[in-house]
Amino acid sequence: MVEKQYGCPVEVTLDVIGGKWKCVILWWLRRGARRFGELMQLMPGISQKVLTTQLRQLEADRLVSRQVFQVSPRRVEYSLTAYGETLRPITDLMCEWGKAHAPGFQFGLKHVQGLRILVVANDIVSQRLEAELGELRRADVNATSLVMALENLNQLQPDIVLIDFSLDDDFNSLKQRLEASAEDPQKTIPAIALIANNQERDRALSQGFRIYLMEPVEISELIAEIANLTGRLE
Amino acid sequence: MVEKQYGCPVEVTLDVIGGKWKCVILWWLRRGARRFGELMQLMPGISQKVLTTQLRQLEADRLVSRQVFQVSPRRVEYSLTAYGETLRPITDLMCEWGKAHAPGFQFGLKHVQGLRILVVANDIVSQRLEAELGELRRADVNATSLVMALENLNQLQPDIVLIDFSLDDDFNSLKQRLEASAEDPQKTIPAIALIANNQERDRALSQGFRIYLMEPVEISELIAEIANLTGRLE
DNA sequence: TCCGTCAGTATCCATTTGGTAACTATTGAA
DNA sequence: TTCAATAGTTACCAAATGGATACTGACGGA
Repeated sequence: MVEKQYGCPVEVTLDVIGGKWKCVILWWLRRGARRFGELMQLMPGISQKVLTTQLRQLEADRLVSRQVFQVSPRRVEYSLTAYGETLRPITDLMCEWGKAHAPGFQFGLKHVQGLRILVVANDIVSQRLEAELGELRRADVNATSLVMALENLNQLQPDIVLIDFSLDDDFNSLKQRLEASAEDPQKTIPAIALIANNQERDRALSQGFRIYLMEPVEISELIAEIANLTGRLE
Repeated sequence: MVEKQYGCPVEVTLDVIGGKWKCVILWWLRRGARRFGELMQLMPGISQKVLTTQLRQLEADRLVSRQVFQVSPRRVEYSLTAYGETLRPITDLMCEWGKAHAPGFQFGLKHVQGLRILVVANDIVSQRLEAELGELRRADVNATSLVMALENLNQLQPDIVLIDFSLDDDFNSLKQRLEASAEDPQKTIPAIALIANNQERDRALSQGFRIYLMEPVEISELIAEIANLTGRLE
């Protein structure tokens, strides 16, 4: 067994994160564990097979750990190991560079411009989202309470809904209305739950929300999720 | 023409540095221009064709510029553009990570351990090289003057020679002795010129030294060059 | 018992990428 | 005129990677 030799230190790193999707996976895992299906949604263009093999390689290199939950249906979560965390400065820098040099002067502009976004959140969160999505990136942001959201849903016709679970309303009824909004179940209005901790995450999951982001949300992550969910990438 | 869409900012960066060798090329260009043939030597394993295509892509992305010198034989130099420089933090971090996590506790140990290295340099440079290569990485370092080097060359039988051009000796005689040392011209004892400015570089080139490093040398770069030149990578 | 969901495997084929080796273009010197 | 050196290009083949589709296996609910 020959030990692999490298021509320079960069090759050592590349050996581990050189795959086409590996840095992207590490980036999406940066803020906490993600399920297999979540990653599939977050990375449009990747196939099941490729995602599997990339995750297996990251696991073999001990950058990512895989945890199986014996619930029904079975859930598998991937997260960064402590070793994987040591690569965060690199993925963070790559994210920064990408945002700074994205074609189109502001990252996400073309993804969300003109999009109708309904926000059900507390004041602070609402204000931030209105600034980041509405003012900076020209989305049509509508921040409101759960009650008002339910009342005006039909006439607002949002493309996507963001729900802040620090409000402890029961969003079940809203979720059902979103699902009922389309004959075709594929065309349900998508919703993202904003959660601050595991308890809120469990509430979101139990109310049928499968997509969530940890607060405080990082804006590029939010934009990427919105773009993926509304199909602005295809 | 459809504009390319990205799932997250990292993909933007990957689009530009994602190739198998691109980060390595950027790393080798970090400290100044390099000729095509130099890059070939510095990156064992890469083929002419692949190096050409990678360089062409980097050029197309305006990270690298190509400059042709109409001398004989023709010389082509590649260097980072100002835009390419903006990626330096990333390649630097990748280099750091690689050094820190290289298999084998110290980067370069297996490349230079036991190697006979002859150093012709001023005291400061000699001391640094003895510390970095000799003490830390167990090479057999011999620092000496040009005169002594010429006198003892046969009995020292170095694997490689490092020559500091801040000394303004004429190293032509030494170079000739190194070339004469082998029947097979392929097996000439390799030499690296250490240069501090373009004037020293021209002197090195005119005395027949085609491999050089800018002072202050970065130790990982030096080790990589030594390893490549002495064939410790094959 | 059957169905649906999630997280995969398995298989086959297409595309992309990489490697080898030979050939080319330009220049100046012998 | 020929040769050597540098920096390529071209043609052809092999290997790696990616994509489509179908199938599996575990679990709980209807």
